[in-house]
Amino acid sequence: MSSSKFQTLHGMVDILPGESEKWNWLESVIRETAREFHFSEIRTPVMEPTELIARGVGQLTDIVSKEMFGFSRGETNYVLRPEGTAPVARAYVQHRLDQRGGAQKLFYIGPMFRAERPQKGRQRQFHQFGAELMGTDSPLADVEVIRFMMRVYEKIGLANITLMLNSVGDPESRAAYKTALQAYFRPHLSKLSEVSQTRFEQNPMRILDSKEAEDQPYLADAPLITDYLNGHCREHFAQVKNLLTNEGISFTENPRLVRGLDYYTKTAFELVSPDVGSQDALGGGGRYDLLVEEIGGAPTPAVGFACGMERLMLACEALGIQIGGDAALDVYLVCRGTEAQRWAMHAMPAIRKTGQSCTMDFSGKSIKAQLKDANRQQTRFAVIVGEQELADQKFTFRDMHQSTEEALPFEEILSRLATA
RNA sequence: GAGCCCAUAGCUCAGUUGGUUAGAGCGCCAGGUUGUGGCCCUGGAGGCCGUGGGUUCAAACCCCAUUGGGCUCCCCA
Repeated sequence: MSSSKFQTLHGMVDILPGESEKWNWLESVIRETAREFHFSEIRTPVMEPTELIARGVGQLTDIVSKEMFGFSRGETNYVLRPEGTAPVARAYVQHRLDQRGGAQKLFYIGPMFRAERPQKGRQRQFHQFGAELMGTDSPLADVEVIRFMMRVYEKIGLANITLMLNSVGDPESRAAYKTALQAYFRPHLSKLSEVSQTRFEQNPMRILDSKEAEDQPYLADAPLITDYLNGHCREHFAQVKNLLTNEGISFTENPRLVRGLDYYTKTAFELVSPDVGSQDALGGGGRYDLLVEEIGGAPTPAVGFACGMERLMLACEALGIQIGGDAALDVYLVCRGTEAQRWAMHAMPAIRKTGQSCTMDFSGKSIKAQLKDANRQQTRFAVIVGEQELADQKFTFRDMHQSTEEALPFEEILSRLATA
């Protein structure tokens, strides 16, 4: 790392050649999967009104209370989106996607921003892909979305992942559960960690998620949400589990799984990998039947997921999974002299029309240096153009892998490239 | 927001108890082949030793601060 005057901002990274090929490949896998599932891409702005995120994600969440990048200009408060679901829900309402008929199946890929302390698998600008199935409360939708998420991982070759499943209930179930939790924790309140004490009133469910040592003794016997689900939620959860089992998707029930965003209702799930260290949550999601209404739309049940792409790549790395293709070059035009360069400049479009990638030397290096450059770029064919070739109108067509070459008219070179 | 570790060439790293012009491997450039890559040989470029201050006759090395990075906690993707 040189000490250049300007550097990437804290927690932000450049994706350089060599790395960008992997991203392109990963994105193509996601898009291909989306096509198979018939989900359409939606691209929303990276900035949203602060109020949308605050209301949608929840004022009390860590994301909203301390991790947002925002600024104001005039009367408007802008925030760099910290997640993708609230913006998609906003677009759904704003453009009346519900009027397009049937449930909407949407997916997105893009950068998200959270002002956290960076570490392995955690950046301030990171990338997520996700999908949302909006306009149905059917458990079928929950399973389809889970299956989409897992299909991407499967295609990539990540087998060693676990699906954690829970139901966080609806407001009615949660109110009952909250009361039960507070009743349970109240006698121990003074012995709980500071964080947990602050969560006691507003959001006691998050106490269950605590990693604080002093809380652990009280967590084991705490009441479970699944015991407080009302009939409707209980039935929904049962159906989701039943469908998953029928579809051969294994899962681990975790009654303590609580997601960090407030909008989730009923189904909550998370994908974890044992191969990526402490940042082991590769993706997660759930049902959010109240979000659309919360931000001003008509009541719209929906379910979705989001996956962290950096973590996905880390998991691949840890498992030795090679992703992405190489950036090999098909044809390199090696030129000697300005006359040859002009010829090459004119020849390249014809070569590219054969479907082969093609470039030339732009700086007038020696033939030796040009071939070295071609070699470095894993070039398949070099076409050497010099005085002799121009005079004869036969060009040296060199197979870089075989180390063989022959003198051919340009037309012949083109027809060979067309079938190469 | 809290803790621990780190910072020398493009990359990975040496650098003795503080002591002249700061090194290696890889990579890059050039030559060995006046027009032919990979292997080999030779040479070259490239460092304000992250930044600022301090201690000292003398600092890459010791001290302080600062910035950046890594890892962990919290939380999350």
